[in-house]
Amino acid sequence: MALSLRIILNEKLYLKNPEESLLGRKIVAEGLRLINTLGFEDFTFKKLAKEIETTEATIYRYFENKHRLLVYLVNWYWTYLEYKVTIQLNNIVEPKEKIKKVISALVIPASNLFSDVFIEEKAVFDLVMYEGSKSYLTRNVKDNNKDNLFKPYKDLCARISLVISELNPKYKYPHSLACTLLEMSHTQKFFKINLPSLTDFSKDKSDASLIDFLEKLVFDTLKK
Amino acid sequence: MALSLRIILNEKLYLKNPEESLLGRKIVAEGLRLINTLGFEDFTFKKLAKEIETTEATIYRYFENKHRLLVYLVNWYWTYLEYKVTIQLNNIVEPKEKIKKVISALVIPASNLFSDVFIEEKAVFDLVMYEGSKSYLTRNVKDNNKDNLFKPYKDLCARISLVISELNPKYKYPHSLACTLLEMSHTQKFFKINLPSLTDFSKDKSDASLIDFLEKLVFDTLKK
DNA sequence: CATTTTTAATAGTAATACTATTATTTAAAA
DNA sequence: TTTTAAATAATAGTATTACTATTAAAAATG
Repeated sequence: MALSLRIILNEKLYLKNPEESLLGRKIVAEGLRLINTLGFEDFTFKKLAKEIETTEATIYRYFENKHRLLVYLVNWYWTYLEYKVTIQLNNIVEPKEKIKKVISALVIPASNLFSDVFIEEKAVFDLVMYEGSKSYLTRNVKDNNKDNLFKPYKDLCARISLVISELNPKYKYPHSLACTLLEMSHTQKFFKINLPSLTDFSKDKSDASLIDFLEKLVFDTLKK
Repeated sequence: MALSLRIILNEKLYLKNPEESLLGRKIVAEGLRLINTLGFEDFTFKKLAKEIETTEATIYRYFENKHRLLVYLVNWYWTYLEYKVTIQLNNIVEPKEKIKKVISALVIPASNLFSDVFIEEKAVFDLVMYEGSKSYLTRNVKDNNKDNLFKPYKDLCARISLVISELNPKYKYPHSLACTLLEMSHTQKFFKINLPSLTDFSKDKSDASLIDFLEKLVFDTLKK
């Protein structure tokens, strides 16, 4: 069975919905690829236009600027992740087991769960790891927040915090802990790859020790 | 008694040591101020030059580009923080007490501890909170790391991890935990100010609950 | 005092981040 | 089927950014 998924994002993210045209989908898919190869700072609409054989001005008709495209992609990931977590938690009753599922969903980018998605999970995972925090580390966070641009992240955080509260209803910081999990699953992975002395993980590909670290952190602080 | 402090930073950070001239110190001090008001993306050397009444080209003689200036300032902060932690840990024997001191040093930017420093702690703290991760979230992290550009951060992380290991020598992830403390002390504070639903802290100025959250996290996971 | 050496300003350039306007295609109404 | 309008994309710009090469002025040294 192939699962179908349609991710609907905040209309304020774009000027024209990129999902509704072939060109729009190309902008998003190739934009993701190009940001990942060049890094967000060196990425420009001009370079993207060349890549997909259109013009800069045309891309501006879809996205106000490259930051909006970044937020679009990052939001896509958080929305996707919340779907994924929801599916993974299906039929699981043990809160402890639920948290384990959440952590592995955060750390391991599964090969595409949904068949009809034109954005690759592995690629957006990398994007979020390298560029994700740049979506909110700006002087207009508050304005962007008023436009609900961070809703997918906040929703995911809230959902994880519910699982946390299930395990220990008296715990005072479920959101902060959920958020720590979200941030650290990316930060520590980034450090493992690029600045390994900031972690205690071996060089191999496996994420076992990162998962162990996060699980221990959560279970210990939630112990009654 | 006024404590004196001389922070010596990696020579690869600058083309000409800004500490050695009045103009250089102005570039650093005003640069910090201007990045904080404009945000790193909108900050330019031209704007800074206007502010301190010099030319863009002159600033380029001190720093290769604005990213190097950012790394310079961020490194200044980590080095300063390591000094601060060292002083705060003086004469303290209880590992648990040491960790408490570390956490409060991370979270609370003290009004300048050292009298002769031309950079304000509160301002660099804000800089690191808003722009800090942009110093390493680039495509040349690895090259920058080879040039030792992240040494102050790694040193601080290593030092905190030693305190962690003192409390529980068997704990397997002292660096990752130290790093989590460092990152979360800034991230959660940023969220408290800008995206409060990602935290569980009240709106007041006090950092008591953030400190409580972090202390609990560390002590619980280090419990034998 | 002459002369290096250091320091800073002038005057550029290629690229970036946009925008206004025009042209072309597609779709709907007459 | 034609006309008209609406949507879409390309052309051609501009102001700003991120630099650099060259020259001029000031300071340090012999």
